[in-house]
Amino acid sequence: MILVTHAPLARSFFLRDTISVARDLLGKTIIRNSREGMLRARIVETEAYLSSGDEASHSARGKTQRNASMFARGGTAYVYTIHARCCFNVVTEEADKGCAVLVRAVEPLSGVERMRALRGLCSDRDLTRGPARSCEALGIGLSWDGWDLTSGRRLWVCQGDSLSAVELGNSVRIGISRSQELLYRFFVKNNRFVSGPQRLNHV
DNA sequence: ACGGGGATCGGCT
DNA sequence: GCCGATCCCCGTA
Repeated sequence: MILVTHAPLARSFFLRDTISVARDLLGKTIIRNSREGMLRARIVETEAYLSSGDEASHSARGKTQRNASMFARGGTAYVYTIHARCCFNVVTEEADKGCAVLVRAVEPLSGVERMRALRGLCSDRDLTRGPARSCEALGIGLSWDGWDLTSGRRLWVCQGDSLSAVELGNSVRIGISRSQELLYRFFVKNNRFVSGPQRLNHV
């Protein structure tokens, strides 16, 4: 039985503009439910990837087999591999636009022992500090590409605790070399799981 | 705490 | 072949 507080975010949340979704996902909870038990983690760092004019986005050169789910409607999971690792994205806006939010870091809430088993030997901080580490700790592999995150089963996103007491920061995206970078990265300030620099960058 | 370099492999030109 | 929305380890402070 799903508790009220674990109710999935509605489709309408993901259909909004990508920048707003990237910012508003901070503090939300990712839930991964399986026979092994429930894993819960709080989103503390995100990046927005837009459709038109964003050279750094996987969708910049159109639809391919790899990025196909990025062109699904908002609320769909987009999981891709890079450097032999997986990264988890939440698709935003209407279908065929090709925009998404990358989840760059989460803070473990429950099921920490299982996360440790999934990650292998590492420090507590490195359990979920970074997009691929977060993915591995939550048991999110390539097979989750295209999953409907509003279904409220197996893998979804729910409201989580209010973020009113914490401070938010933004900066340029990490690891992007091409194109003029804008402040498309959002993070919870002073959270130890945030993967990049905490200072604000200015363009 | 921070930075540099190597590992690694699937997708794309 | 090339290259990346990365990670990990090993230098320096």
